[in-house]
Amino acid sequence: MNSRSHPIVTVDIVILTLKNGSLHAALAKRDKEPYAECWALPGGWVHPDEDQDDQAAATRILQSKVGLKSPYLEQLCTFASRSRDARGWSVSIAQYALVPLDTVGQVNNAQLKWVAVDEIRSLPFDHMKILQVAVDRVRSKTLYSSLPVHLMPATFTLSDLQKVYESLLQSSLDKRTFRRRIEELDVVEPVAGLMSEGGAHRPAQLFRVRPAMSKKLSTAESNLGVKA
Amino acid sequence: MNSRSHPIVTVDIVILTLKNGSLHAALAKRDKEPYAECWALPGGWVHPDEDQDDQAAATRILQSKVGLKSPYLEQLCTFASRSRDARGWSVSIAQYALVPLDTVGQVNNAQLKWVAVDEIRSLPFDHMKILQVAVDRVRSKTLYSSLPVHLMPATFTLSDLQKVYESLLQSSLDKRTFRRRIEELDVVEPVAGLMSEGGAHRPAQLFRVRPAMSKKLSTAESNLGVKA
DNA sequence: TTAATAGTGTCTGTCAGACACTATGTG
DNA sequence: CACATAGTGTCTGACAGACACTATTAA
Repeated sequence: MNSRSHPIVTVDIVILTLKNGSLHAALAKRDKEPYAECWALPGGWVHPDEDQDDQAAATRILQSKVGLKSPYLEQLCTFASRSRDARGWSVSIAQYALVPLDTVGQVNNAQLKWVAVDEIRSLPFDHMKILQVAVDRVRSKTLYSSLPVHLMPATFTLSDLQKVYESLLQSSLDKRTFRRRIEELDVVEPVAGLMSEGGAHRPAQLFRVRPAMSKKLSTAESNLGVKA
Repeated sequence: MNSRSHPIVTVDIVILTLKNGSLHAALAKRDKEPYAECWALPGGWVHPDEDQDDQAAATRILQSKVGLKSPYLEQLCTFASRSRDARGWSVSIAQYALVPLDTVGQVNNAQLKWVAVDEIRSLPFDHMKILQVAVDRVRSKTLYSSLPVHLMPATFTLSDLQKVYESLLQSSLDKRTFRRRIEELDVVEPVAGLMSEGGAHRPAQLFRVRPAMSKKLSTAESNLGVKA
């Protein structure tokens, strides 16, 4: 049994956040061949000695390459073929992570940059495809689930949350319907305290993700209030 | 770079069909250690020399181990960890296949058996978990998509199709609502010809899956007619 | 007061579920 | 004819979308 009979196994992570109202992905500068010095999805080999499972491998890579600790992380899809990597038959267990708005500021160095997903034109390997699947998945889940709460900072108003949904869906939502849904989903709870620093207007109730929900996901049976 | 740094990569397939109104999975008798002679999900190693990608590996295994040609096949999830296989760090790219009712008769030998999924109590490795995820996925997709058409024979009546949906959902559906949905999904088309051999009643229109849909999947925005 | 956003009350068109009714075959 | 299943017409309660109205702050 030589190593050629064992494919290469890697983990690639699509790290998403919302900056200036548009979805951004983290790209890392590759330090090795192939595609050395190119920007690509953060990823790396599975380390059988260190990693318990694929999620642990992703967590290690998030920590060491991007400096992120325990964001929302979920398996996306696995890309496995002979042709996706010139080095040979390879497997990429792709995952996606959602990062709160306020974490991004802390994550920035020469090896990492955030790029609006609509402006990414090409990436090494099949990373464009992986990115596309991740973005589609997140946008699709936004239609009927509470997934986007994982893009929010520790506390936020319902209007903030609605703006995030609207950015992801690229369409405006009805306030009344949106709030009905969020209440049904039962994933956020009010925090004692009000916001104010916005300016000359009524302050809004602050909310936070229910602690039990911070790693879970709530889904509704029907749409949010997408306007006609 | 020794082979220990490369995990084992396998493909496991949950092959599902509907027998006597209940969901059955195909189990294969293992011919090698570990768990030799035990019943498990059909699967095998990826063969880098033969297989183009994970789906090709699954197709090869379906053909050689089960004798099935090109059923509906979709990637399910990937199970990767140090502990799932005693031989070492391993990756299973799990897939699920849906097989029409009338194909099952042709698929039967000493190395293969069909077991109602509710009666499967234990399986080797983490195959119980894989089976569970597959069954949940199929039942969940049944709620809002045309996935179950891939369990149907070449031609069928709408009443037949409704019974399949009802079996999968384990609840009764309203005829009117069901037919409205199926029409909206636009995945089946009438075939010239009527059924009759049932007995003393009006014959029904026969339908078939639209050719373009035979490998695709149509999804609705709302539920089928699940009764209260 | 005005401006601006937060939050709620409520109308209406649409449609899922319900169910009755007609249609068409066999015996 | 009776009986069984196929297939359709149509009512109704629920609810998504729409939108107006009130609430509450700063300037």
